[in-house]
Amino acid sequence: MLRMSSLFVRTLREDPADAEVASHKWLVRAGYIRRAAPGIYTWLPLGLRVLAKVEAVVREEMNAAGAQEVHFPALLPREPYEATDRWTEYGPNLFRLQDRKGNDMLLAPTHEEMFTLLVGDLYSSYKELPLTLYQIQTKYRDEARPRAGLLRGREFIMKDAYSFDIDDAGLEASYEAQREAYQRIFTRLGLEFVIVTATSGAMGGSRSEEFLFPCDIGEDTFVRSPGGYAANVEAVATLAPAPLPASEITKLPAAVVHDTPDTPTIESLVALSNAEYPRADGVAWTAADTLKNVVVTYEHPGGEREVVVIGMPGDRQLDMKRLEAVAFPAEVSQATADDLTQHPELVAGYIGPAVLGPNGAPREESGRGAVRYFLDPRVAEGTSWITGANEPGRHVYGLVAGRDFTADGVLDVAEVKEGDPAPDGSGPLELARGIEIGHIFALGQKYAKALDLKVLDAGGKAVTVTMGSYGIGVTRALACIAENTADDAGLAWPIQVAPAHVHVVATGKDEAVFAEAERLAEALESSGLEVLYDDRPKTSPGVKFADSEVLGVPYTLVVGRGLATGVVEVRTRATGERVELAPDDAVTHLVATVIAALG
RNA sequence: CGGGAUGUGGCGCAGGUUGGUAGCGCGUCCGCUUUGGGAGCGGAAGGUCGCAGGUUCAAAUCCUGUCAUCCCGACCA
Repeated sequence: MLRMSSLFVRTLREDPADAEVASHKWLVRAGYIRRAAPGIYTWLPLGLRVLAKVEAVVREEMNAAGAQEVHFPALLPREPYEATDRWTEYGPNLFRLQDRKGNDMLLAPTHEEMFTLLVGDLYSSYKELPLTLYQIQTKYRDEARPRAGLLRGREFIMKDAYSFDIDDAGLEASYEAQREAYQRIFTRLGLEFVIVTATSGAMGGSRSEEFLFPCDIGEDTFVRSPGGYAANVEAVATLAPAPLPASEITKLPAAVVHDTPDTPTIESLVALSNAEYPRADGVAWTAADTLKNVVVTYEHPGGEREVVVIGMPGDRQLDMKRLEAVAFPAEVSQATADDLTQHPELVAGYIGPAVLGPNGAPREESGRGAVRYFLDPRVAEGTSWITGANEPGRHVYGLVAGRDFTADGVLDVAEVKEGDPAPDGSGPLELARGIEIGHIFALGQKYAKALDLKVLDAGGKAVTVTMGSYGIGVTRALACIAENTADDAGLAWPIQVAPAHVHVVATGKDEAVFAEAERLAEALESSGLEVLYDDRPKTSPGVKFADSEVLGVPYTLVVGRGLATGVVEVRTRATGERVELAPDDAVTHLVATVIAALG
């Protein structure tokens, strides 16, 4: 039994100055965690109890899904990460250090390499597969800006699992098993979730899905349609119009260049076009009729800087996050004035396809080709555009994609807007925000190849293993639960993860009250419930009630003045509901309620 | 890395422009009273005012530098 008189906890009466979001604020105020350094937290007894319960749910479902638990060091040598290039690809987010001999080491941000090497060490036959291993481990990422308490820390606890299969069908089955386990885990934790298709980013691989907890303070934007399509906004595929047949394209009017003075922006161009060069059919030009060419730079891992132009309809903004997702491992940024100076053919405000990509002339001095040019999928073959003519104050009208210009490829990186059609035809997209609590990847052979993980198949031939990787942010999920359930008075844990099931509060100074509270607390405990007993002798009722609300134990049993008339009070934290019962009935009621709620 | 803000007992803050022996609330400790919604009275402990230089008879306060933290953005399996 936890006794408030000796429990190592201090509730705070005021909000900590550095806490913005509810989970951060209340976890600190309730004495569950303390900040040790930016993005790094100490776990106090009550917090640890909740953490252990969240971990237990994860562990049970992993074991049930056939995964076996192991535990790697958090402190690792550089070499394996060198082999997969992540020593450099991970960039400044990797916590690096050296041992006394000067050897490079790191605090692991994730453990693909180590799992791959371990399996390679011990296994060598297809007969030993499939295999799924997992661990619940502290991870380290030197985030540029940790924030929101546990939601984005530099040290956090993650469950990471890795599957090893001989072929794609096996990987598919392993992936599916983890996917189902994730749904059970988040359901048991009482966390609403949305499964969205995602990009695989630094992890590599093919298929990837995120589990998002929908939440206004979430840092991830995702879309969903009434028909069930859901994707991270970075992974939304744009529905491209069907290309026009060549026979139709030739019938389109020829492009013509017009003077368009002082039209460096899309708005000014549309206004001038409607005034000076109205459409033949009388319909007004809109920004969607213009093709704007956005200049960005790629910083390649080797340090090489490249200017790239992306063409998209003028009513769209470039979404940097979407671009980053596809540009990886190159880092992207907006082009500077200096970048433009390096490319005199790029006339700010009047850039057109004629000087870009396959349409542009090779640049003699450098020997390289023209600036690479990519197009939004909406700029399909046969679509006609108003776009820059590559000299100040001039635009070209009726320039047809596929006839008058081509590009180096398609880049689907324009912003996704509310109401855009879902790519699978399942209706208009709705935008929402969420917190990533899980992410599953069908990695394929990226790590197995880099680290030479092979087994012998039935024919005695060495084949590369195919892998999946599956993460859950355990501490982040805990914070999401707090975020989801906290109210104006404090935390309000679901019974599955609460630090105790019942908070027994003895009020007053009457020794009979304390004796009865003690008896009831013991009765609850002997029935298998976890009890937090507020036995502090000289603490006023107001303090005890406020503390019980801040701490957020699901049920409170108040033993106090009602005892004189033979009743105690049972309160439900989440709903505020209160009922008065005879003491022994209260115990019976609580035991039944808690056991039922725990399933 | 850009923009903004802040560093003063355990926590939350005032003081700073006008330099003159560091203050309030909460918390903690002792005593008495109180006990169903963060009690009252009395007493006490606890801070070299982020750090380093400088100006001055004198610096929390003015000057220079530096470090750190938080928020927005950039970044972010």
